[in-house]
Amino acid sequence: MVNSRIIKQRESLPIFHFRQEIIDAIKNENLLVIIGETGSGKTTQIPQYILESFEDCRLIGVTQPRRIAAITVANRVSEEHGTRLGSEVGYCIRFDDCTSAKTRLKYMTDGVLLREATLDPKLEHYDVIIIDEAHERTLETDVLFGLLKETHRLRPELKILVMSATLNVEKFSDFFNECPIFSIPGRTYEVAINHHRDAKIISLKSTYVQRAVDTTLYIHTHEPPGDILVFLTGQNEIEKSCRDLDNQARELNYRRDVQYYDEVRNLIVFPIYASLETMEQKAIFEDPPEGTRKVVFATNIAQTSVTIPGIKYVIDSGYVKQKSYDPSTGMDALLVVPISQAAATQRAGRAGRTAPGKAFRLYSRESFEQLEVDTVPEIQRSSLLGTVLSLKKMGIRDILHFEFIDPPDPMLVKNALKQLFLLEAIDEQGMLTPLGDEMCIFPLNPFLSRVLIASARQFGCSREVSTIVAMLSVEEIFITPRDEERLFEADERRKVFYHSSGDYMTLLQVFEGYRDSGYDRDWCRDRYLNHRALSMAKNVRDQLRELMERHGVSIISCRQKDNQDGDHRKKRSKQTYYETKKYDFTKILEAFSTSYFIHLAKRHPHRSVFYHYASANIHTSEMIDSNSSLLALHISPLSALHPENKIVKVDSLDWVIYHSILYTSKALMKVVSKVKLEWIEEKLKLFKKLETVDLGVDDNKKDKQEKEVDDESVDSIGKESNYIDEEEMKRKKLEAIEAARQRALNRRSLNPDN
DNA sequence: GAGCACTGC
Repeated sequence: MVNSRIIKQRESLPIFHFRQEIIDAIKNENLLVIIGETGSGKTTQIPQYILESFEDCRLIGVTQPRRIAAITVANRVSEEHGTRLGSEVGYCIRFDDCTSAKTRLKYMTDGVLLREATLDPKLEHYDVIIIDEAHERTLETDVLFGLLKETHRLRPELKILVMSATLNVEKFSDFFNECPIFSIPGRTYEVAINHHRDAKIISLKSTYVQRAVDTTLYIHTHEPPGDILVFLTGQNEIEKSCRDLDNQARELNYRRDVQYYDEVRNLIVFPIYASLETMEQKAIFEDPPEGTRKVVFATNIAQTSVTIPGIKYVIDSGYVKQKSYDPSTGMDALLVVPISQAAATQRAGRAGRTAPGKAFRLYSRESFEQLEVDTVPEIQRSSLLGTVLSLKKMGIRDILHFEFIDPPDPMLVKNALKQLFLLEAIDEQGMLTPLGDEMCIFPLNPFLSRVLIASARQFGCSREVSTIVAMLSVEEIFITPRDEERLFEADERRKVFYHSSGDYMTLLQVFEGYRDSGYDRDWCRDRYLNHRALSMAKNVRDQLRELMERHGVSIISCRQKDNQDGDHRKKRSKQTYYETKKYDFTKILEAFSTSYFIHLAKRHPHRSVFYHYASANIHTSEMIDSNSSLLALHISPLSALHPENKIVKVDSLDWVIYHSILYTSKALMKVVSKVKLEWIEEKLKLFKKLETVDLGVDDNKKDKQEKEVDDESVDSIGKESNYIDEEEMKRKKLEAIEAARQRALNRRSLNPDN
């Protein structure tokens, strides 16, 4: 039963005063936007108001961008509602469906709802859909917006609520037929913003780390007690800042240097970023000891995902490390770029959660005003491969004209269609093929779905491939420590797992070692393996195998009948963990080649760099096809095939396939394997075919013209040798990335979407 | 040869 304490608490929330108005608004409107700042209680209360006053409402779905939020909110609400979690109020995230036939209020991640929509585009089970945290503009949220607008046409009685924290929500209202906006006051404190007097943000790029440390020290010596949160961009600079600040703070003479020395006599410094091994440690989330000031150097993780209590001062570098996909090269670039005004406001807000605070921006007010108003939404800087496949599965034919709230560059859509054609998921007219339909079974990147199906149907190795595919679906497996001694040790320990064919097999060997250890955390720690990632991989593998069984995708092993099964461990060399003739690993690599022929690369004749090999000139062994084929690709230092790891001779590397490329200061191929060209030659014909099909998009003509221009310009530079000077390419690449970014930004500012 | 922001099915 609900006790009076809970009732009191609920009634003390600012939102309670608007209860009846909110209920009336929802009664009257089927499309509604609700603004409510953090702490208003909108996420927990509004769904309950609906539950309490709409008795014939069957099911309310509330989406969250993050799993942890879905769980904690559902917990809280089921308690307030006086029912057991999973009965009337539940949650659903990947690997954990905590709902039942009784459930009327379901918190879930936006990814779960999107996946449900591929099975049931009209979302018939729901009477109310609430998209929460809409301002975060995740890829999934944006796709749901487009779908829900269509659903509203088909099922106008479905109630659709969009909840957001920012004030710039006219856009949401405009998109949903200019629906009403309901605003709820928040419960945050005043944050005084201090801009740097004159520092231009652009000139800050090389100095913000040093300035951030200096500013932290300034606050420590001149401002009253209160913890400090510093926004930087990545692991390296965060670790460096922690060291620098620690050293400088040690030099302080508190009585002489520190203005509030009666209350501030010490400093404690923490790093926080997602890949931090010790993130679960509590100290960072606890109040520091009496007289000690806590400083946290953080990535963007502290902007939305993680809340550190007690922060009174925020220092904002003005920069963020952001991923963006370039369809012309198929590469993800991970670059440090200035943040948006919206992000700066959000960062500052972190100082006012529990009391009034102060924000120090390392850039001037003028610079702030020149920042983009909003962050470019994820959908405009991601590969749309999986999204386009899902939309096709839902029966949406014309994806180029799908109603996105902020449409992605048509290049992104066309690029996805081309890749889906190469994967044989769509046909020449852009229609979903039976294979494409089957690929939608798996919650995987379409490249990997295709490989998994091929491994079952053609190559008889789906047991092993399901493991490798799971390993490829999780975060980085290998831990790289910061201090040199441990770094060396980690490098050594990793070598045990390396397989001479490359990293797909290496990943299999890592997982098997993990399995044989009994999924042991200490086993991982001793080998510098990320236990969190490996246990996630186990979950994914189990889920994939369940889906395979359910959908008649057979699970077959390519393990060879080895006579003395127990013996292979004795026979293993010092260098490798398992490498024996245990598996017919060429089958596995052939299976991967069914997708990754698209990522075929050839080595430079004399060096250990590679070039993407486009099919058009495969028979002339010319490297020139388009810009993308000329960028020098480097093997990741973590790869078994990296020359320094001495698993293979560089000369023996000829053709490789890579799983992905990340561009930071240069293009790095991650997860690389040796292949034989004969496995792939047949598939390369698809590239030729690609030039003659329109995939349901009738403007291939224009594309071809653009392509010819590219060819010419490249050809004139590269006549001498088939290779372009690497520095030159690097510069061109950076220009291209910057130009693409500018295009994305311009499109947004020219097109405010009225 | 020296790396990788953050999520999610």
